[in-house]
Formats: sequence, C-alpha cells, structure tokens
Amino acid sequence: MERQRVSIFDVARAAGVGVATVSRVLNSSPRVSPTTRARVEAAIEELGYHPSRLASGLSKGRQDMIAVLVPFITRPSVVSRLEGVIEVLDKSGYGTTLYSVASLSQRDRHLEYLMDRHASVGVIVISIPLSREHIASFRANGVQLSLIDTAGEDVPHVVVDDRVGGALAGMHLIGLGHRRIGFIGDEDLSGLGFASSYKRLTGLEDALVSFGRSLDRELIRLGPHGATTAKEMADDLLRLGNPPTAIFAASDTQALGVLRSAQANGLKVPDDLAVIGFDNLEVASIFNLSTIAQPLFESGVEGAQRLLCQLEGREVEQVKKVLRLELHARATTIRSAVGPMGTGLQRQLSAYV
Amino acid sequence: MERQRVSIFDVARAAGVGVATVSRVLNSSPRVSPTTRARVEAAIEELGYHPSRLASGLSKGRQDMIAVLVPFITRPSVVSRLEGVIEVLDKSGYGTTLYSVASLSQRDRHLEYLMDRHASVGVIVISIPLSREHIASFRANGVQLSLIDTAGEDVPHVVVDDRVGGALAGMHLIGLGHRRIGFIGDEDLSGLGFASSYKRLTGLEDALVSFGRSLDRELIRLGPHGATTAKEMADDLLRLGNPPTAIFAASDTQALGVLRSAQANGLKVPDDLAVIGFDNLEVASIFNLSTIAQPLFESGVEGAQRLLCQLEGREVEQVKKVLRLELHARATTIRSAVGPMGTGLQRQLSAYV
DNA sequence: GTGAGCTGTGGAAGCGCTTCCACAGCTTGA
DNA sequence: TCAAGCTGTGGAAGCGCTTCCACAGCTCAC
Repeated sequence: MERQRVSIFDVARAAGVGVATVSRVLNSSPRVSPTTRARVEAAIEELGYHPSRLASGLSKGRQDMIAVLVPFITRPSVVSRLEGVIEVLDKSGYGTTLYSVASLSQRDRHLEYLMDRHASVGVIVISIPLSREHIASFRANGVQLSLIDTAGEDVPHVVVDDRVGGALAGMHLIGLGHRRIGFIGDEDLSGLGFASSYKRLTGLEDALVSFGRSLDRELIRLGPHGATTAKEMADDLLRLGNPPTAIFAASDTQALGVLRSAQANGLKVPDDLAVIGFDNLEVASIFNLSTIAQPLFESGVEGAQRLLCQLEGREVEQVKKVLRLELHARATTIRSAVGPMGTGLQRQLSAYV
Repeated sequence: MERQRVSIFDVARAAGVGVATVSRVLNSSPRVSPTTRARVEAAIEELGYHPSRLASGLSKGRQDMIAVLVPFITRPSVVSRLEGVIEVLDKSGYGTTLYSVASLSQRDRHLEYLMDRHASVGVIVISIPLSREHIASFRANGVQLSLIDTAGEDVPHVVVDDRVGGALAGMHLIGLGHRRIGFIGDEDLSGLGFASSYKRLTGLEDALVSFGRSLDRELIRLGPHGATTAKEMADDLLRLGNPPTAIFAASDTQALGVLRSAQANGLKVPDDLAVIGFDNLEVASIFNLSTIAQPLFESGVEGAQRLLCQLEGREVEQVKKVLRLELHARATTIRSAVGPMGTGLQRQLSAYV
C-alpha cells in the first residue's frame, strides 16, 4: 500500500549522474555545472523527491534542528516570547521543535535528550534556569545555547531587570502617595526555580527602602499563577483590618484577578485601591491596566537571532543583553475622567537606559 | 573539543556481546537472557550511552516522532488544546514537534515535509482545515492523522458543533427578550479557511429564524481576531442609530473587547447591553462573562489519544467525536445583585446530548 | 539415538544520505 | 610541449542503528 520512497539514488539514475552530484545540488555546492544542475533539478521535480532529514542528519553527524524549551505554555507572556522565536526560526531553514517543561524531571529528561548533536544543533531555553553543569554539558557536546528570560554564565542571554521593574512599580505607587502596598506573586511549586516574581518583590522593597520604609510581610501573598488564585489572594488581602491601598501584581494576569477582587468587594479603582501589573499583555491595554511593560515578543526574536548567529559561527556581540522595561501608568493607578476602565489619562514613562 | 559519541558498538564491546544483542536490549525484545540483559544495561549505564534517534529512525524507515500542526499559538483556545495534546504525548514515548502555521504557504510547506515517515509517524492537526488531497497523501505515505477542531473524511476527528453553539447563544439572548442582536467575529485573512466563527454566526441565525426573525446584516462585524479590534467593532456597532441590545462575540477574547466598549460608552451590562462569548476561558469566569463553554483541553487529550490508538494499530472506535457544548449564563447576560462583574447568579445549562 | 524445534546470540546487510578520494579532461605558464 | 593545476564528476566508505539470517547448544518426543 505505502508507496516506495524516492531516494537520492533514484534521482541520480533518472538524471544520469552519480549520487554525489545530486547531493551537491541539494546542498547547493558551487562545484556543479549549470547543465548538470538543471538536469538534476528536473529529475527531482519529476520524481517528487524529498531528501530525508534523517539520513542527512546521520550522515552529517548532526540534525539541522533547533529545540525550544519552554515552561507553562499557558502563560501569555511565554507564548509571546515563543511567538518571537518561531517568527525568526521559521525562516531560518532549521526545523523547530518545542519541548514543554512543567516539572524538574521533565526538564532533566528533555535536557538530557537535547544535549546531543543528533537531536539538535542548538537549543533556546525560555525562562528556565539552567545549572552550571547543564551548560557545561551542552558545550561539551557542541550544542549551541541561547537563553531568554534566564541567565547563564558565558551563554548569550536576553533578560530584563525584574528587580528594577519591581522598583519602578513601587516608586510609581509611592509617588502617588501609597503607604500600604500589597504584593501578589508566584509561588514556585514546580521546583524549577523561577525567580522573576521574587525579584520583582525585591524591587518593590528597594523602592520602599529608598523612601525610608520597609516591606510589610503581612501584605504579601504568593500562590500558583493564575487570575483566579490571584483574585482569592487579593480578597484575602482586602479583608485585612488595615488593607493595602495599592497592590502590585507580578503579572497582568494576576492583576486582572486583583481588579476583579476590588470590584467584587465594592472598591473603586484607583481611588480605593490602585493596581499595577507586569508584562503589558493585550488585556492590560484593553482594561487600561497600569503595568510595567517588557518586550516579550522581541525577547523571543532576539534570543532566536542570537542562536542563529552562533550557528553561523559568528560571535554574539553582547553576551548579556538587557531589554528595556517601561512604566505604563494607566487608569488603575491614576485617576481619570472615565474611571478605572475608562479611556482616561494614559502616560508612558520610559524606565531606564 | 567535542567528545566522541558513544555508539552501540562501544556498548557491545564493553558488555562483550554483539551489537544485535544491545539493540535487542534497547528495544526490550524478549529474546535476551536476563544475565546478558543485565551486562548490557550495566555497560550502557557506565558509558553514559544514549541511542541516536536519527540512526534508529533511518534504520527502521520511520522516525518515532509525532508532529502537531497549530495555527496562531497566540489564541488561548489553541493553547489549551495544545496543552491537552502535550499532556498525553509527553508520556507516550514519542517525541513531539510543534509546527506553527500562520499562512497558506507555511501550511503547505509543513504538510509537505510531514507527509513522510522519516519526519513523523503521526500528525495531529489543530483547527486547520485539510483538503481531501492532503488527507490522501498522508494515507499514501502511511502517516497517521488525528484532527482536532476540524473535520476530515474517514479521519478521526474531535469537534464541537459550532453551529449549535451559536444557536445556544442566540436562544439564550432571544429568551431574555433581546430583539436586536449583534455579532462580532473573525475575518479569515490567512486564507486557511477557519470556519468556526462563521458557523457560530449561522447558529445565531438558526435561533433567530426559529423565532420567526432574521439576521440583521447591519449588526454583524467581522475583523481580525483580538480584544482590541473587537472593542473597535463594538464601538462601531454601539454608535449605530439603533444599536443592538445584545452582542454575541465569537470568542471570549472578543467578548472582553465588547465589554470594554460598553464601559467606555457608559453602557451598563447586562441592562443596556448583554454580552455573551464563546470558549469559557479563564477570563470568562473571572469577569463573570456569559459564554458557550467548549472542552478545549479535553479536545487536545482526546485528539492525542486517538492518534496513539491508531499508532498501536487499533481502530478508533468513533471516527467523528463530537464534544459537548454548554451554556454558562453569567452576569453579562443575566441581571444580578452585584452587577456585570459581580458574583451574581450563575447558571449552567447543559446544552445537548 | 536422532531429527525437529526451541532459545539466545552474532555477523552483516542495508536505511539514505554526505564527503573523501580518485580521476578524466581541461587550461595555463614556462 | 609538458608538468602543474584547475573543474566537474563518480565510486565508495561510513554515519549508528535494526533486523534478517545463520548457527550453536539445548530439550524433547518418538
């Protein structure tokens, strides 16, 4: 039933040349005369030949594949990054394979498999911290690495300064007169070691400290990522005897939950409660949510480009690339004509150079 | 620099057996004595040997890889489905590769590559319509196929009845007394032929017709998917001399845009404007948005399981599997104590068997 | 005791490519 | 004119596996 595969040998015979010549045509080697090339191309066309990546990979000792390691593809921020990566990789000639990681064991299983030139020539890791040993193994096996939203010694990585971002949010709220600032962020249940939420909290503390104040542990809630859990945590915070007047959420998704909690509790935003998120997802602009914007899509593009750069044998100019964060002060922190969800005042402040 | 690859031959020598025996151990063939097996396993462990999928695939004439073809990974609904797929595939022993499709040419390029046992033994297609020829090609090449949210003759597919879903939404709104019902949906710019938005509109028409009414073309707006564009379309609709009293959005994302538009225009939901979406994403429950719920994650699980079923040589029991739709009537269509975003009345109606 | 039928094993061919090496037929410079 | 050096080409080895085939050493029924 299944039709016989057309191999390079069939093409060679049809074109009246040797297999080596066909291979040269396939790999666009200059060492082929135009006439021969045309004959071979005609034969390929006629037979409907598709070279086998498997055979080619085995023969070359490496597969022309790039692997992308991502956690939690449910998170919009991860998806945006991934989109940027795919955008670039898709026109690169490399195949792209996605590996989704949700647990330590899964991470290790995938990493072990990917540290092999037969599996991939390059790996892009998004938001997953890698150990020194991991990195060394990749290097030993000659597999290139490019990190996005996670750092690594001597490995090209593109990040933002989450701590500065947290400080930015903190300064904004403090500047608006808030003294009791709550924080809602992620608890790392996976054991993978995600640190961005924690760093953003540290940034908030920096801001408070620089104003002679300190972090109030009572106003911090950490839990699994998601709008629903964030709402519950916000409910909890707002039930306190002396509730916060502002809440900084570690992501826009969580900020949405906070917003929802405020409304359910009959609080007016931003008057009774100011809310600021992180990421600047589409929902943030839709709901006029104040947020710290980070270039998600661009981080993916950048990370992918840096991998390709290495694969072409060129040095990456700037091993650690820090992308810019920006405060988008919108209606959930700044009072405006139309109210929390209105089309009021919308300020964008450039963060730092 | 790069260390030499450990091959099956090295293992064979270390264990004092032939390569065939090592291969048998790797493929857990019963034809190996326990003692020999133990010796080989020890050698594998000691040498840190990892078999090459490339070589194995080439030798077997097929790669143990499953490809997943998805459009627009930005859409939360697609991501949920994908999550379900990955959940199942990840513990299946097959490698999983993701191919993202945003245009016709990209679709064809990927399909052409994937119809090859050297690329994958099975393909899961999410939401992308396939032609009869595509399907025939897969079959001719012995590559198994499983479709999610898209149909195909004689190919296992899991879908929902979007038209019924549309009717469900329509009946709900009509039952609440609405006579001018607007629709906001997708325009298929990609040329890939996505039909769900259109089918949902047809369902709305069915509902109207069954009540002796008809679809008012003036109240229909189609545009690129997204909350922002949906808001603009809703603004447009609400500016009409005789604006709709209810809007059915083809997805929750778009419904969010509608909600935003209502608020910006000073309309109270659901009194001045009722809004219903589709999908039942997390945002829907957060914002108490009425919606037609479809089992997204489950569709992914189901689709993946059916592919695995075929790969094991078993027949899929039900080629066309229709998943259930449910009306979740929440605060954006039904008045309640707390208002549009309150924790008011929340009814769930089972749709159909 | 002998042939048939196991079980466990190794050798080697072959999967479809790439690439090294050899070589034929040229062109060039001395 | 001839050695040297191109250019274009083909043959064949080899990438790391799987699997067919052969075979040794058994057991077992007759």
